Amino acid sequence: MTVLERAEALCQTRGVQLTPLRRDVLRLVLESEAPIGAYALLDQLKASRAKAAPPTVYRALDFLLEQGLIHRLERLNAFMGCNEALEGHGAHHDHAHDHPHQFLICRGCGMTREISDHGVAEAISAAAAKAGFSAARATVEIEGFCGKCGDAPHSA
Amino acid sequence: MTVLERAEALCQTRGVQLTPLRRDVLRLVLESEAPIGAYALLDQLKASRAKAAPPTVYRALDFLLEQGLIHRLERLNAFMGCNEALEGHGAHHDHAHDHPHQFLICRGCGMTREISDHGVAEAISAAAAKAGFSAARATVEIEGFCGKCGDAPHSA
DNA sequence: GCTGACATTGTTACTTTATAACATGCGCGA
DNA sequence: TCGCGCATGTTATAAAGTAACAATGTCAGC
Repeated sequence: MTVLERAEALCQTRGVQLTPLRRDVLRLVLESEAPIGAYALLDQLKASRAKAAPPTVYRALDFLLEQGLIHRLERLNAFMGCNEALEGHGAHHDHAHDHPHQFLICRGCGMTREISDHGVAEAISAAAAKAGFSAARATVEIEGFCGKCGDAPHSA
Repeated sequence: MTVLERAEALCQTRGVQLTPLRRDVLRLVLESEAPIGAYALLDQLKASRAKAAPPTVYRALDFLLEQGLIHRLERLNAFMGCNEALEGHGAHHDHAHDHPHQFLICRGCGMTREISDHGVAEAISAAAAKAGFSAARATVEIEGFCGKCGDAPHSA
């Protein structure tokens, strides 16, 4: 079962439509190595759909975000696929909406990885509670160096 | 000692200039209840400096960010003062640059608060390390409801 | 005093990111 | 077949941020 098939199945379950346009946008996001910006997507989309305009891609992205199929990286103004929803680990397909997650963004190579760390989620809830605040969701974007780039940031 | 005086002192220590322009921008950021956007600042700045243009305010903001006097909220494209640097708690003035911090953003009233929770910082480092990643800094923006808005999000 | 280096601000124009508002097309049930 | 809801097309514009160069100011060293 491919990633796109999984997305298709998920949408059917939920009674929403993964239309060809949305599917194309999702595919382009997934094909990109690093997180990709809306206008870069738009450029690629124009290859197959000359009529594409900013709202075309933004509406598709909004849909995919709502369905939890992609995430937005706030620091980068860019998008990437959601592991949780698409890589199919475990049975928990259905709360792919809005699961706690964090991003690791490499300063060296730009590689960005989603993790889903329980400890971080707990620490955040606890810290919020301590401040009399009830946490609903959190944006966590961690910058640093990945294994490849980490030990020798500039070839040293 | 007022907050602005503290900022002044900090800049002198570091051998950088808190010019009138930068001081004005800092004051406006601090006066704002909620985080404030660059163009809202620009509008206010124009009251006293008719010549102000986007670069005017962005350059001042860049300076204040570098000095750790303000923070940027990625989700909001907005800025707010840095507690750690400006509220003068404890002797640790000098690493006001780049201290680990998190934001609590209220969905009800927009109030945003900075905290500096050790547990969160640790959990983040640990989670990154577990993924073979070395964390340098992290953007943590927690959405939810503050004490006032929390128990009764819409007056219920 | 002059001069050259550097930091700051002014000025114009532009890029990138995102949304508003209204029109069009399409499928499906009453 | 009418109308309704949803998706997309289309045009225009808003919001956020930056590039590039000019002008001004300050101050050290001659």
